[in-house]
Amino acid sequence: MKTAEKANRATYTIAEAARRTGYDAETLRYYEREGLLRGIGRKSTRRVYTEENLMAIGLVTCLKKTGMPLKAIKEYVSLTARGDKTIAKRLELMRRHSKEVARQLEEVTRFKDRIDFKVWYYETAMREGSAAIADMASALSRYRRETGREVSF
Amino acid sequence: MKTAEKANRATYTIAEAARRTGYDAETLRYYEREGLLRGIGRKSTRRVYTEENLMAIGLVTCLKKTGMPLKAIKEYVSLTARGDKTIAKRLELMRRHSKEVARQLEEVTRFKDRIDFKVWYYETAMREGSAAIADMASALSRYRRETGREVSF
DNA sequence: ATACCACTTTGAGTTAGCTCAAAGTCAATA
DNA sequence: TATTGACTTTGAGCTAACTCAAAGTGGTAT
Repeated sequence: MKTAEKANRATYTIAEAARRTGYDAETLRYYEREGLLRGIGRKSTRRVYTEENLMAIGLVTCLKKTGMPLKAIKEYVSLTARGDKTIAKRLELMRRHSKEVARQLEEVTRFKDRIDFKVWYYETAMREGSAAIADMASALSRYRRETGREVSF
Repeated sequence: MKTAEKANRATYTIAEAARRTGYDAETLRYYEREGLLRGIGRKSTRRVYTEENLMAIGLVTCLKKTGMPLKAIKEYVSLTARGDKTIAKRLELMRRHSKEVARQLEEVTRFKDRIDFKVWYYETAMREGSAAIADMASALSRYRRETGREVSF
């Protein structure tokens, strides 16, 4: 498929890649130095980013935003570079990470409940004066009654 | 209520407070120095932690784990110390933070979908060989068909 | 009473993840 | 052809959030 191939041959300077990915150009160079990005081509000395490179950057973003340290991302990337024989390891790694992210989502959800209780608490204090809900235990049970929501401490 | 009061008078050394909160004793001292914790008492020169202090530490944990920088937590804590006249500001702050956490939860959920696609991809590559699903576009539509899940890039 | 060890303070060091500076190179535009 | 300005490299600097070291103090177990 000549056209499909050609359609994918769009390339970008580091400034364009930076704009498209939301990173600073310095950060893209840094990621490459650190081994988080591989196979970035050059035109003379300058970096040339392909669509595939941008996808790879997107995956780095995904892993980073879900809390994976750059060091671990680097290990994953180097597994990828070692080809098909590392697929089992990559599967293992992604499964572990998925579980970790699930754990994290649950935790943050619980913490958000607590923050939303605080919001309710301050709203009520604004309306009724802070003396009216000074007792935490009864504030909590009133919150459950009025909002139907749970909070755990 | 003498009994209830007494039940709440349990106190802890920094080592006990550290164990109970999951922090290092050094970190608790650091948080106090930085203004994230106030009103920690002393017995002679040593820190004495009350149940209320532990609750305050729990709130710090909640804000920190939901991505609030220590600097912002410190501002919140200093609002609290300024009493009832800062309730409107605290409400504002908590509302903003709750929204930010909601945004974050959505984002991480989307990223998790992408990670779970990777898991499926590697599982399939293990079963069928990586050549069988090398084409991303068809891998994606097959994923949707087989799992009923969506992925966005 | 004495030894021990967790505690205190001040101040320096560490790690992750960028971010900037300086000096030089190359491609596009006037 | 000269200028502009985005690019290159190496290497230093920065911020957040701890973490440790050194020297000294005080509460508790033997």
